Order: sequence, then C-alpha cells, then structure tokens
Amino acid sequence: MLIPRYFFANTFAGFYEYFLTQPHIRRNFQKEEYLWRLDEPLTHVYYVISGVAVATLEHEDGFRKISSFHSSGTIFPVSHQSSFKIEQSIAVTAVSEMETLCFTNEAFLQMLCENRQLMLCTLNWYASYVNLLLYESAHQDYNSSFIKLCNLLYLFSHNSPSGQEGRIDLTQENIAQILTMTRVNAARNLARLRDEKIIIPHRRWIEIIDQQALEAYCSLETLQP
Amino acid sequence: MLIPRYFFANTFAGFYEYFLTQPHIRRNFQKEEYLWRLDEPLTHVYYVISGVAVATLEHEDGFRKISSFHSSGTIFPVSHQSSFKIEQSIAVTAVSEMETLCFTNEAFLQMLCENRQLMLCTLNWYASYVNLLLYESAHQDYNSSFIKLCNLLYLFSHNSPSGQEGRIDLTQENIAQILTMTRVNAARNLARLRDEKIIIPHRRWIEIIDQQALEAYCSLETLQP
DNA sequence: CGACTCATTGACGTAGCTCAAGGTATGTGG
DNA sequence: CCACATACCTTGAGCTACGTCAATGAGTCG
Repeated sequence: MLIPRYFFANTFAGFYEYFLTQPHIRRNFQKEEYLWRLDEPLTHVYYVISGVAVATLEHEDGFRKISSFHSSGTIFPVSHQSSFKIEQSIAVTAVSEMETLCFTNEAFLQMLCENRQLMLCTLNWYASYVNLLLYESAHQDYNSSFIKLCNLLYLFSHNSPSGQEGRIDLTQENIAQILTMTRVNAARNLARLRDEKIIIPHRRWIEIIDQQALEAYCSLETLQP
Repeated sequence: MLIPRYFFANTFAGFYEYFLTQPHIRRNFQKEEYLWRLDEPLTHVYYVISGVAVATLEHEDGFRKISSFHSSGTIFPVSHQSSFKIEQSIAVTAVSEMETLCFTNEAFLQMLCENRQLMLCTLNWYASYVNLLLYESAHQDYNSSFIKLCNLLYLFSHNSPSGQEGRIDLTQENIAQILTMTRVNAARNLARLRDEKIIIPHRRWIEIIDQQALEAYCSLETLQP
C-alpha cells in the first residue's frame, strides 16, 4: 500500500530503450536552468535520464509552491489534449545538471496508443500524482503546521534525492514552499524538533536522529503500514 | 483555456453505447446510499448514467473534505494497478437517486487497451482532476477564506449541478467541507457577501445576484479568460 | 405543533503571519 | 589566508484571521 511521494524516480525507467527508438531530441540543462518558464505552454514531454527537476507553481501574490521533484527515469508532465489555465503558472527548473529526452506531445500520445505497457505505466504515474495531491488538499490541510512538517520529513525520509534515509536535502525555504507556510513558521517548527532531539538542522539539509519519535508525531494517513 | 471544476459531467458521454457492449452490471443507488464506503478497496469503476455522487475524504480527526461531484456521463474512479493508502479514506455517496454501469478494474483496463478514444478521454479526465487538485493545493491554499469562498462560488456558477447560473445548490456545511474551513467561518464570509448585496443566502442554496462584484473578488487564477 | 436541520451571531483563544534584528556557515577576491 | 559578501538560519514582538464554544433563530416535515 503506497504512501504519497514528493520525489519521483524510476517510474518509467524500463522504457528507456524504447524511448530511444522513438522520435525525440536530446536536451541537457545546467543547474538553475528552466525546463519550462512561467507562461510557457506545455507543448512537449521530458524523459529525465539524469539529474533532478523541481516543479513549482507561482501564486499571483508572489508565493511559490513547490509541487514535486522529478528525477531519473521519470517523465514530466503528461500529455493531454486540453489546456488548463493553471499550467501557465507552472515553472520547472533544473536542481542539478540534467540530461533529458524531449518528445512532442503528439509523439508521446502516439507512443501511448502503440505501447500498452507505456499507457498502463502512465496511468499509474497519474494515479500516483493524484495521490500526492489528494493527500495535500484533503489531508494535510487539516493538520497543524507542526504535524505537516513531521509528515513531510517522514515522507522525504522514504523517498528523497539523497537516497540516504535520515538525510533530508531541503532548505528551510524549500520546506516552507512545499508546505505553503512561511519560512519563519517552518523555522520555528524545526526548532521544536531540534529541541526535542528528533532532528539536527544543518545548513541546507536536515538530519533525522530519532526516526521513531518523528513517526510518533506523524498522522496515520502518512505512515507506511 | 480551462478553469478548475468541482462538478464533473458528460466527460465520457460519447462512450455510453460502447460501454453497453462491454461486460458490466447495472447498479442503481438510492439517495444517501454509498457507492463506496470508507476502507472499501476501489475494485471497480462506475459509469454514471443519471444522478450525482459526491466523493469525500475523511481525516482521522473527524474532518470531512468534499473533493468532487460526479454526474451523468462520467466515470469514477480511474483504474490503475497500484493501491494507495489514502484510497481507504475515500467514500462516495449518492446525492440523488443514481443509475450506473459497474465495470471491474480489469474489464476497464482492457477497454482502455482496446479503445484509443477511450484512453485519450481518460487521460483528459485525469488531467482535469489534477488541474482541480493543483488549484486547491497550490493556489487556494494561499488565499484568505473570503477569497476562497468567492472563487468557489464563481467556479460553481460555471459548473454546477443545478445547471442554472446564479444558483448554487450547496449548504453552508458543504461549502465548509469543500474549502476545508469551519461551518462558522463559511457562514461569516457568506454574511459579508450578503451584506455587500452580492448573494442572497437561502436554505440549502445560494443565489448570486451580482456576478460582476463577485468576479472582482476572485483571484486571477480562477477567472475564465 | 414539536422535532429536526440549517443558518446567524457573539465572545474569546491561539496558530501562524508580518516585521525586524541579529547570528552563523559558505564562497569569493584581493 | 583573511576580509568581506551573501545566503541561510534563529529568535522576538505584535497582530489578525480563523478556530472553538455557545446560544438563538428560522425554514421544513411528519
């Protein structure tokens, strides 16, 4: 039974060879470079060979929400035939150097029609993304910011860029942007976890030193059974 | 360019004849009856012929969030091959008397493999649902509860069960459950809109009498261009 | 008419926001 | 290798939106 994940990896890894046989162009990105800027229409799909990208949504009042991270073996976004206003508020940025394969929407839809496994895999990826979003909008919304934070640390300790459990590579600002709270509030809740000897805050990353105590704070919806 | 919708209708209406040729059973529901209870695994898919269902998520502290409404010509949920913990917190209830076709997950996946149009339509429906959820978790989260409410009324005036613009068939409790706020807070914000002569609150429904003034309060992300 | 559900309003407490001042790692150029 | 700049983190004080608790009113139905 799956819990939500913010960090996606290897969802489509098995299709790499297949993708190479299909019409595409290779595109590499430097750290900090945009895969999509704000207002840019989502006209194509990236398959990530290596590196990590972050998807953010910009609110008209200047707030920026981090939605998800996409690493090797994943595609983003997913092709469809409608166009949604909110897509104009999405930006995707390389967190590290990246190698990708770039497909047009049409080419990708064509692949979905021809390759059943790819189609099923795409549905599963959509389901996984919906799961994350439902978790945020229907569950986390009711939790206090302290519980939200504990849940986030727990989920990242299960699925994180570092690969190391107990090491969360996020700044306080990142955390605030994921949880749609202020940096100050994130800092205060982290201070509480530090005072309770559950984490050690470092510069740009956080060390979990008492996983059990952390889990005890998490909401039931969050915990891996 | 599409704005979010809470109320889904006619997404799959064109497939009704096709669905009838596929293995299914007819199931009808009384008002208030469950299509799914809490903890019940999502082992099949419903196509709604008539009536309306509401999907809710239950938080462990007793809060109940209304996620979406599903009316004639829609299917819910979508088949996939994973199983997510949060699915156990989903309940779907008939708001009115309903007629449905019920498919097993396997049968539905088989149809997706065989019918390209259905597959494309399913992807579009997923995209539309993701759009709603992104809107909630990345945009509405930053708005004050007053703006949230205005946005909701605007969106429902574009897509609502009644079909009549200017008529919103929701109780204050429903509104609070959609916006994850308390009934009291929803009532206070409605009182403000009433005092400003933008709405007339009735029992179990709300009348919008000044659509322009309402739109002036809505966030940009919400408004149909 | 009584019972029920839904809506209104007040009093009060607090979580989380804003504004603000400082502290501490990391990187850069002289 | 030190001086300095920059990014990141910490902490305090005050404000307010929203939650909680509670009492009352107003439609609807048997």
